[in-house]
Amino acid sequence: MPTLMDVAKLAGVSHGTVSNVFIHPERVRPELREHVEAAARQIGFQGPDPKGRLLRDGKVNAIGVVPAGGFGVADTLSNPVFRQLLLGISEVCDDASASLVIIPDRKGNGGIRTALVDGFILSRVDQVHEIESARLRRLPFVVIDGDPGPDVNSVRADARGGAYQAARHLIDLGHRHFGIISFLRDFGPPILHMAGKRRDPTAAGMAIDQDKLIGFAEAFAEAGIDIDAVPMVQAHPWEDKAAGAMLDAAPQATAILSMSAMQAVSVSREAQRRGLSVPRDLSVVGYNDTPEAAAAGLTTVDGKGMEKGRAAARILFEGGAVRREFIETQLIIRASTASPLS
Amino acid sequence: MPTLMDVAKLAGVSHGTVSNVFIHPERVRPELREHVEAAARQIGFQGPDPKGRLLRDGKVNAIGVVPAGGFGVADTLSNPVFRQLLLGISEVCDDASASLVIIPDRKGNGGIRTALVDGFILSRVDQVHEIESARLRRLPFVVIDGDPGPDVNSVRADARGGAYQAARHLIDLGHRHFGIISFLRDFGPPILHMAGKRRDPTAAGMAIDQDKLIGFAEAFAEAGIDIDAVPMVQAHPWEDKAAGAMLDAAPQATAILSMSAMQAVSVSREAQRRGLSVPRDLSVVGYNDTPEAAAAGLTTVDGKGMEKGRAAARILFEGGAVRREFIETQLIIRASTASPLS
DNA sequence: CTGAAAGCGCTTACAG
DNA sequence: CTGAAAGCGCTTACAG
Repeated sequence: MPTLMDVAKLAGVSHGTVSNVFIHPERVRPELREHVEAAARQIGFQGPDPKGRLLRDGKVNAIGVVPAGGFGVADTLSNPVFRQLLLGISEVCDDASASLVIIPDRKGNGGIRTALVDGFILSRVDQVHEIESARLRRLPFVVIDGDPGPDVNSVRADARGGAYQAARHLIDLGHRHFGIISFLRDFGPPILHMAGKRRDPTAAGMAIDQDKLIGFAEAFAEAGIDIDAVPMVQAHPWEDKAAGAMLDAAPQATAILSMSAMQAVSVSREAQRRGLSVPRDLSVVGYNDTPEAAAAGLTTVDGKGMEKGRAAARILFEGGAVRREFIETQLIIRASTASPLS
Repeated sequence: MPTLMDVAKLAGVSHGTVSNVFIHPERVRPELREHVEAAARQIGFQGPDPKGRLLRDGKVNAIGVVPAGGFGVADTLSNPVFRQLLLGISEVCDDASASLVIIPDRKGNGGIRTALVDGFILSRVDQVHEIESARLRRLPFVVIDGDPGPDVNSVRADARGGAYQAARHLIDLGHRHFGIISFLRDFGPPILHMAGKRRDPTAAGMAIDQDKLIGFAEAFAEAGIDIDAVPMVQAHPWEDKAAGAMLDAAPQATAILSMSAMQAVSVSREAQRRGLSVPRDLSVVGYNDTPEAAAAGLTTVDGKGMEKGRAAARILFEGGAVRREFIETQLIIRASTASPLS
């Protein structure tokens, strides 16, 4: 590959002048410029190599997104919730004409350590691992759905408030018998949390899920219901046995609260398969508004994935002091909830 | 930010030795290594900066995807067909532990010119613009759904064959009266191509769409039908007036062939809105198998988007001589096609 | 096992 | 308007 220097030699000028021809053409006398351009054409030099420029200028013009722990790039793109996040991030990238880099960082392969970006967005981080790696790079980074403290940029949605609205909505409709599907953040069989036992916070999932449980509990408490008396199934969103387990565990429930949209849709389908009508016999509320949820007519909480993505990206592009953003969520009422048959 | 050199000074060794401590620790005597590591810790040096390494080694460990002309990153992620492509690409990235960069290159903002990647994938390119830019970078690149000649890597799916299968399927079911929804690759109102007029190839869309039209025409010819006698509406996949226009333009059609999945789903919905039953009164076939198409029970052609993405990414990672891959497509028969009421 | 040096390709003050 | 030089941070043969 020809370089600036090759062109300079051929044209009989210094390589600084060649650089100017490409970057600040107005600083070079027209004849000389044309002479240099001709030389460049002759040896097929097509303009400065960004690799050289990078080292000099330090700016990549790209931001990196690191999938949740253990996830690859493909997992990330096929997950509807994550896609919302990416969509928000990419809007801001478009505005800035910057590239979006999806960085796999599995098993310490060093994705974060070596990626060429101007900053990172870490999503749904439940371990310190990625945060540590990002800190080591000494690049700005933003943590989504977590708050690792006052010295770290973070963007969170009000999961507690969204969950409260969801449970409150059902209570206002007259429901008193519930089932909860909480979040299992690793693959594995569903875990049944029977009614009446004191539960560890991790029975909900990670921090954001624990917030949801608190929201449910607040609304329940207002109606005199002890959340520990509500049967709960903890399951990965893709787990297809969870819906059945939930219905089995809470046979007299008239409403199911799910911490994911996927499981909410599954539970609707399973209920219908069992001859129950949704919402006449069973109301279902999910969390996060995905296209699938909308298509299924699911009442669900808009977890503001796009907004979280946008906010995180803007923090990176705008720079400045540490920011910790908190985004309100909103219940979207569709066709999967109604008053219980009295 | 501390550098290798700072550590070297503090530790009283050459910076080459510091580099070795981080990259080839086994080459450095343990005591010295620990001494250097202590110095690094002391001034907060966290390991070699990838920017420096890049210039030295030239390898980014990332491949770039350039959206179709005029599209941004966000458009790209929200398009289901493009997402299939990305999914295939990202699988290969995961295997290689490489990052995936989505590069906006609108209006010559230089995305392609400056992106830090080891190669490019250009998707659905109908103009020479992006190809020219990629060529200028002198990096390997692959063109998807186009074949710019023997000196360029390319991956295409057999759109002609897929379209042929689609039309043949309908003919075998007994259909003789059709309507076609072709592709408008720019935003704009649907264009009605009346029956009987000689049509320009661009009435189908870009090259891949023209291939589809040829496939339709071949199957039609076998049944003695002149494709120019079939009413055709050319529309952008997101255009919501196209379905109605199609049904108006071909009132006696018993089957609609669409070059996109989106319009096929729209036409099914519009038909049902008008009191027609799909597939009893109207059969509909789409092109490309998206989640939406599957959810709608649409008979459609699997355009092998994932496979195209995988193949393109593999070409970049494997390097070597120019490759031009051609992938077979396959009709997926679902619930939107049946024999016409005789 | 360790150090000195060359070189990756570029940009930008600075001096003339 | 143009050139010579410094420097961005690193890695790797090479010599000792």
